[in-house]
Amino acid sequence: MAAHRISDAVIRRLPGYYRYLRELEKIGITRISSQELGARMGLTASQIRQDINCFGTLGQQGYGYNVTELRSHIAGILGLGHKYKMVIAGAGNIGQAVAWYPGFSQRGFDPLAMFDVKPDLIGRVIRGVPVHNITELRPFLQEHPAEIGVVATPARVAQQVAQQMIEGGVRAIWNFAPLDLKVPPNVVANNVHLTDSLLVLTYRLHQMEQNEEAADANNPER
Amino acid sequence: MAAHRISDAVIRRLPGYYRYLRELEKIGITRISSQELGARMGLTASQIRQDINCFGTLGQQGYGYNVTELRSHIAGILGLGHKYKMVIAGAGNIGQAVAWYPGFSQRGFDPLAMFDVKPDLIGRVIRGVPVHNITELRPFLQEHPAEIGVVATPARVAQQVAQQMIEGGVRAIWNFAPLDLKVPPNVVANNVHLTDSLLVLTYRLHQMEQNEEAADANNPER
DNA sequence: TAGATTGTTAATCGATTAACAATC
DNA sequence: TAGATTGTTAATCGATTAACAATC
Repeated sequence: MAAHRISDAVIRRLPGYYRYLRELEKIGITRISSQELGARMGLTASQIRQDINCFGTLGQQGYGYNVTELRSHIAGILGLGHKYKMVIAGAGNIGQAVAWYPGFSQRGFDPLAMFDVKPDLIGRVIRGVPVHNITELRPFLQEHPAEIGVVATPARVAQQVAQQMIEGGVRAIWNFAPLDLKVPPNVVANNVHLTDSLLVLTYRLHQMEQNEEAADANNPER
Repeated sequence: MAAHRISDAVIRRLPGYYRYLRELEKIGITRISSQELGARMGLTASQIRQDINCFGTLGQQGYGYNVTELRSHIAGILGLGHKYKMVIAGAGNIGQAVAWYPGFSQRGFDPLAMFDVKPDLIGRVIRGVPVHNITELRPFLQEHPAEIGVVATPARVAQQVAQQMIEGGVRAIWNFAPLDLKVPPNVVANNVHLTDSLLVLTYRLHQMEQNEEAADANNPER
């Protein structure tokens, strides 16, 4: 009875729910209505109820939602609560940021090792995570299976590195190189494209400035 | 005659178009049909024609699109071709990654300075970008106006840092702290939420594994 | 000219919003 | 009980896809 597939639009909102609910817990709020949560998150109450109802009956009429219960249910849906072992290809800034991201280990993400080509990085231990030669990636995975592979290498080698991860048994790839990685159907990939978000920002900045100029032209100062 | 507003869905695809078109240029392809571009990007030909038509008549019947022309037009829409001065709050891994991102300067992004609280970072020059005390952020902006502010600080201080940027005249904020920054209507903000993309990945991984288990249960091995 | 491929309108699909009965 | 708020159905809105005449 595999309930109808959850739409992508909903899934992409889930981490936001998780984030806001944790925040509410932290400031000691124990119950919340769809109305109030919507106001905080910038969504409509209706949308929130629809979203949550994809996953069953989690609220209570006349009361609202229990914050902790809802947060923990969403955590389960997102696959948190598992332990995930990670390997990180590329020990540059992005790789290091991921290795060390605050709250990562707390949420079950366990970076086993980084891999790089730079001789001055290989052999070091950065924030508790050892850096190995990238040539060790494949053999390392043989010894130390990992579910998640982080690709934080130059674009040039990213596909090849991903390939090695997949051969080594990695099932999920979190990619920061600025290209869309190709993966087989039994592997999931998420391409982050940091620069894309910057370009959306410049687009909006640009628009805003043009609108202001237009407004000035219509309302000439004095 | 402000043509109808471009929808968010289209805008979020623009950086992808830009990225793929640059790639095509690089490998020497000079013309492309919506069919072929769609196949590469994983979109339908129809959608590509609809998207591009938001911005006027850029193709030619019976021929397709000129790659360079289309790329350069989209670059213009995205606000590239301008010079953008940036200040970066937080000189940790994310801050440094942004300061140094390959191709950034080439695309007109000019990081003026980073700001941090750590005494061992303040005063250093990292990849050509000086690190100042975060208390200097506001006065620095007085002397050196910047359009874009990057927030790569702990969540705890992010809103306050953004505030100082805005007071200093920053018009666009690229935020990496895991919360949604509040900005006035004459400022644009883009909240990246790196962790969210990881959670979407674990969601999909989790789903895939459950599907496989279900399949195994239906098709018991031997 | 014939073939290719766009620009654009119409049809479909899916996501969001509104409304309200159910119920805590 | 009365008030609040959900779960859920129906209505609306917007985005994607299909289709095809226009035209290079």
